[in-house]
Amino acid sequence: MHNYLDVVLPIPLERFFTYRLEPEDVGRVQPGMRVAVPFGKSKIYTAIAMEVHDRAPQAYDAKPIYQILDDTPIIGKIQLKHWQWIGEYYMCTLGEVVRAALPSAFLLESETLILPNKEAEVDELELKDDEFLVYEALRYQSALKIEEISAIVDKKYVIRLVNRLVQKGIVLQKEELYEQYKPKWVTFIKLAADYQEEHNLEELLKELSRAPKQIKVLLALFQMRGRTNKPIRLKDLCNESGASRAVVKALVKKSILEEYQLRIDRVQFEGEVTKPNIILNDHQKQALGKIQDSFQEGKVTLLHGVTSSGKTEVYFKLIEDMLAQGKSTLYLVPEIALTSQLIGRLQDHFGDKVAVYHSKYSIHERAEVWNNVLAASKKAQIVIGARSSLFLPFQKLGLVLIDEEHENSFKQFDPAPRYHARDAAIVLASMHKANCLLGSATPSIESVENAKKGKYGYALINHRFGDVMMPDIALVDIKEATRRKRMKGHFSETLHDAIVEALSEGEQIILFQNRRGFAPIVECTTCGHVPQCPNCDVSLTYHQFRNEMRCHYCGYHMAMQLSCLACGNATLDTKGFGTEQIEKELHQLFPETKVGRMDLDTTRGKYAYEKLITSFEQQELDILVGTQMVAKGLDFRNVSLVGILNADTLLNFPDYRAHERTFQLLTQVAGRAGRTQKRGKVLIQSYNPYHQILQQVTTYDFEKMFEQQYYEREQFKYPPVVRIIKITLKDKDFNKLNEAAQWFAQSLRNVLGQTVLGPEYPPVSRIRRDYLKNILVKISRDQPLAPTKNSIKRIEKSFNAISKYKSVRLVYNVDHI
DNA sequence: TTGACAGTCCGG
DNA sequence: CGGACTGTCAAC
Repeated sequence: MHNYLDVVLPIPLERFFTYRLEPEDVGRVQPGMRVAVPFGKSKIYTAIAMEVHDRAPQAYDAKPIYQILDDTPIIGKIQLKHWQWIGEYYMCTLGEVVRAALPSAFLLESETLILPNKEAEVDELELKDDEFLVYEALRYQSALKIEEISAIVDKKYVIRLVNRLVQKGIVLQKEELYEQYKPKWVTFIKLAADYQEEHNLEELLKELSRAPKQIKVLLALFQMRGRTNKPIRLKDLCNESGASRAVVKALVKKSILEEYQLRIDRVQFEGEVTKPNIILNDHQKQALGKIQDSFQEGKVTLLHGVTSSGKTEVYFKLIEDMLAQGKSTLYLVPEIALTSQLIGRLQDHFGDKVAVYHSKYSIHERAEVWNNVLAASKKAQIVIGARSSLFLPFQKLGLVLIDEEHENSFKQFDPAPRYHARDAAIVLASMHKANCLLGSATPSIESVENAKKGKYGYALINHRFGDVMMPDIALVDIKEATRRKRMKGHFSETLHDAIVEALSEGEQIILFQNRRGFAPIVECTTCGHVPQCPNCDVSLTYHQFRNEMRCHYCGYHMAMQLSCLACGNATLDTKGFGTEQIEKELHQLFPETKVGRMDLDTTRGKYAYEKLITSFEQQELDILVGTQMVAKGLDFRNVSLVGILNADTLLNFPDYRAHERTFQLLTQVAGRAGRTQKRGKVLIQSYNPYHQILQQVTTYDFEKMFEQQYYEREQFKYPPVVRIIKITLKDKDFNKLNEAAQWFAQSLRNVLGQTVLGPEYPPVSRIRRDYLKNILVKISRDQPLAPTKNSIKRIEKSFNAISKYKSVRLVYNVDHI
């Protein structure tokens, strides 16, 4: 009898856990279904069933499962295989992948509730102060959560207190399992069957002559029925008639109207297909042909199309092909929040076949998309989403599109799984035998290399749509301008004049500064003291808007000081500048002009970003200042000028990818200028205008950039020439960390030799009170990864056996960017 | 990840 | 010595 079940728990533990199936549950569980299981002393977790078998565990008694949560699997076979691949490749547990992959609404967890014991006879005088507080509280509330008790007695650790109360028989403990996802039901209204006929109606209206509000409701209902044959919502009927729910309910009571409930998706597309046809120009057609040919050969294909060359239309054609074959498409974008324009275009063309999946959606909305994809519903034939959408339960996946393929936000940093969505999506496509297209105006070095070696197919679109000219990019030497005192704040005369000109023509401007806040450093000019974050090794950034200093790593903040905290002199000055300061300077330089700012601080709400975009689109704003958000995929017709205030902050980033990234970012921002017939203008301010990367940006010389960067990667052994596994060690104790990192690196070197670098401090060597040290392991491309990973895992085991290093935490980052 | 238990630190 | 808190280990 197959009465044992191996499950994966959504926690960072490598092993499967074996549970017993009760006789009535045998045969009801399949791999990919969720089961609720008791784990540890009291908790109940959601686990994923992996295998049903009859091998009774030898060393322990298996506990029975608590509940089967699904009737059919919610995770497919290919999907599970893919998740296992992610766990192995990125060196994390399957449980961690599960936690990242499933919408949290599917991961029920139990919560301990404390209830009063009604039968207990309590001698209040016997109770200690904190015990009495809990006892008192339970006389007014039927149940308390652990955190609530924590708050009541104002203590962090209350488990012992609770145990004492349980032992005395004053309270009871209960584990409550919450189903977090509830389908949404909406009330609809229709006319009762008796009144469907005309003559009954006339009588009815007469009868109701003394209830004018009820008549109003009925008339509204008729009007609505005349407009549409869709079901009529109670809420809409109330709005339309101006009557309250009570009036409608009264009609229901008289059996004139009937109420009924329907299950409704929380996310619904209610617009219409407004752009059914796509017409490609010759360049696009050629690229499409090449892509299709290379798909025939079963190759991943790179579409390299300059900014506004119309890559999206090519994608749309490919999606249409898939729809015709009855297959679905996954459309991955780097940050979905930044793609409202794209989603709009998809819906204009494909209507309600488009499903959107990202982290700003509520857990319910995400659960619904999951169910629609699982059911291969028409509503989810095209899924557009950020990296987590590659975990969805695709049924007949035919095409994976990865737009802005070069973006490094595809790589997840924290927490595990630290996966690269582009690479994981390529693997996903191959497991599904689906086509895979990477698209970018500035492809990554590694993808271009793959194309050059013939591993990937390649298609190029070198012309902008409608043969609009590429913008004219010019460099401005601010070192020279500063020396000659030709600067107005952070604006060179050249940039200033260009802004004046664009404004006078009624055109819009985008300004780019890759740093938020007002100034990254506040310094006392008397003693040189710079306020630092107490938890991290960084100086605090001044945010003028909230008049405070903030740490961008841990969120620590304090009110802005009037005088220096070290010497007391009121001689504080700021160094460097961020978007906030540019915004302020613009107000001073151009008081009449309306300026908008787009950065992490102004786009926090669910629709804040959309609002900013819309008001810029409708030309309510003249100038948009922003961080790299303004570089991504925005499409504004009236922008003629793009200004980059300081390109050096990008170039000087301490990272082997800094140059590649600068080229990509600047080219992308530049592409925002001049999307219509008039040639756009781009001004890049820099202290170092002769830097080769800046020269390559101005001449659109992608080839040269690639060659030079590739040469450097070969020289210094960086990806894509080698693979990198970054191992980060963290500890609150500085000396212990150093010792442990030294030990770990030495052990690695003993096994792997000179391909081990470090340990070294990262640029920010302390974050949230933890000291950090990195070790890099470089693995040449022709060498398999598995043995190296196994060596690392073995060393980790011996490391964990050393008791003094127990508190040191290890983080693996495979293919670290 | 959670919870229990042992060990440590601190004030009285 | 008790309470608060940290370190360590096992979980099926």
